[in-house]
Amino acid sequence: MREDKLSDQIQPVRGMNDVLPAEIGAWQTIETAAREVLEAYGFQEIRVPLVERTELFKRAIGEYTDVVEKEMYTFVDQGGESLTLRPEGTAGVMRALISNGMLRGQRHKLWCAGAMFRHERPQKGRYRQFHQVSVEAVGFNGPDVDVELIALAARLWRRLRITRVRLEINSLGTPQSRRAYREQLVEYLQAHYEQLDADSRRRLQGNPLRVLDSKNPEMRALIEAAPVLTDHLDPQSQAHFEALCAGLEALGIPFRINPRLVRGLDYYSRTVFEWITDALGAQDAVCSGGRYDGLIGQLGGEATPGIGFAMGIERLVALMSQDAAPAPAPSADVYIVVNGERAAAYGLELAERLRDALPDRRFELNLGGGNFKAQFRRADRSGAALALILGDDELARGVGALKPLRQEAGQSESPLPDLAAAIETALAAAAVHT
RNA sequence: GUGGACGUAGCUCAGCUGGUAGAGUCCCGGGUUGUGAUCCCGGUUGUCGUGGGUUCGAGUCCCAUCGUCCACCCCA
Repeated sequence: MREDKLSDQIQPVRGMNDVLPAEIGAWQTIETAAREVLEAYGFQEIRVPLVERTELFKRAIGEYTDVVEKEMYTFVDQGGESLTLRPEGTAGVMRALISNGMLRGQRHKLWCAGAMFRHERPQKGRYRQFHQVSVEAVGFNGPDVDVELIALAARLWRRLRITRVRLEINSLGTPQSRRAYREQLVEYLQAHYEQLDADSRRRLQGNPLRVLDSKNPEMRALIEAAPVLTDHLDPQSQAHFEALCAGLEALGIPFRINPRLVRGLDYYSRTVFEWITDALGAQDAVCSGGRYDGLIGQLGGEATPGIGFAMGIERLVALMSQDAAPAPAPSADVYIVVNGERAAAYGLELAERLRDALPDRRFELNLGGGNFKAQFRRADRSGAALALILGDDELARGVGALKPLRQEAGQSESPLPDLAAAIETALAAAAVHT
């Protein structure tokens, strides 16, 4: 590497992508739809810092999870404090509720959108800076909120015409019942230790529940014979889970119970769910979440139940562009072609006047000169329906010429003072033809 | 962190068993001294990712390195 050479290009940071104008349409479609659906369900936006004290994530996500152990962007600031770029959204939002004294006997339905950071090897649908919309409902015991949150997501998919997703749910029970189950599972796995592959042996040490997630076909028989989590739920969790299933059925939302669905973060309890797709390669989770009844207490707040989920914007964008990439919106309604020095100078002034008169129309003035041929080529590429032609000739006669670009129709002229009205008429006529 | 494939013009790519680079597209100009997608003519564009090695000679072979993609792990 010749880092000393000034002429060398500066490379972007690995796993951190630019969202270019050609793809921004899909992002805006998703963001707008998400905001509108969330508001329709009574959720309010909250914005929290991208950086938090490292301790917050260690305590919330769990010290021995992959995220905390090896994926966090952590640094020591000038004051000597260990800070971390947020790897997920829930912890920061819960911290904000505690810091601002918003918990006592109160309930909150919140959403938060923005960038998250995880230091992993980039892959299809997985980046070091990625974007989520995360949704949190705090102060509700459920299972009614559980059902409503899932219905909200289902509505968003319908709205975005996303069809290649399916819902999987499970219950992790309470920390107590999970602990009891875990002991049984560890006992079972240790009894069959010779049959475990290397991955599973490692997981047995760290997070035994994840052994059940193994993709190794040779492990299948062993896994299927293992004790099942949902058979070991405490009675309340069992009732909660049954009510959740009944609620989803009542709303006609198809789901599959996946007893091996175990979320990667420690803070989940009872309900967990995941919307997965077969269209995105190895990264199949598009949206996932669950209940975190113990989290707020764990962070030093007054014990309050909560549930939430996060959806990955990059993955939704990828999913949507598989069917039909939304065409980028035309940048202009009217492209103003100017010829001659006087016209070029007058063009600036006229464009401003027209923007005053027709604030909802998009005017693009030809900038930087160019001959007629070039200017018309730019007008065509801008997607504008109409070209407004201003030459010294028109200027001398006090008129502007209007030429429809999207259909075969004659060019017309209008006196400069009447241009705004003439443009409206011409645009309306052009719209009829498209 | 591990494995595989790949880095040649702004973009998409060709370049056979080594003989110092080519197409399409884009952009610009002209054909029409004032009219866009099409057509015709002309023009610009490269430290062949980077560093080193083998060779008379390397885009081509070897090593290293950086990057991209995909997969493992894990996850949105």
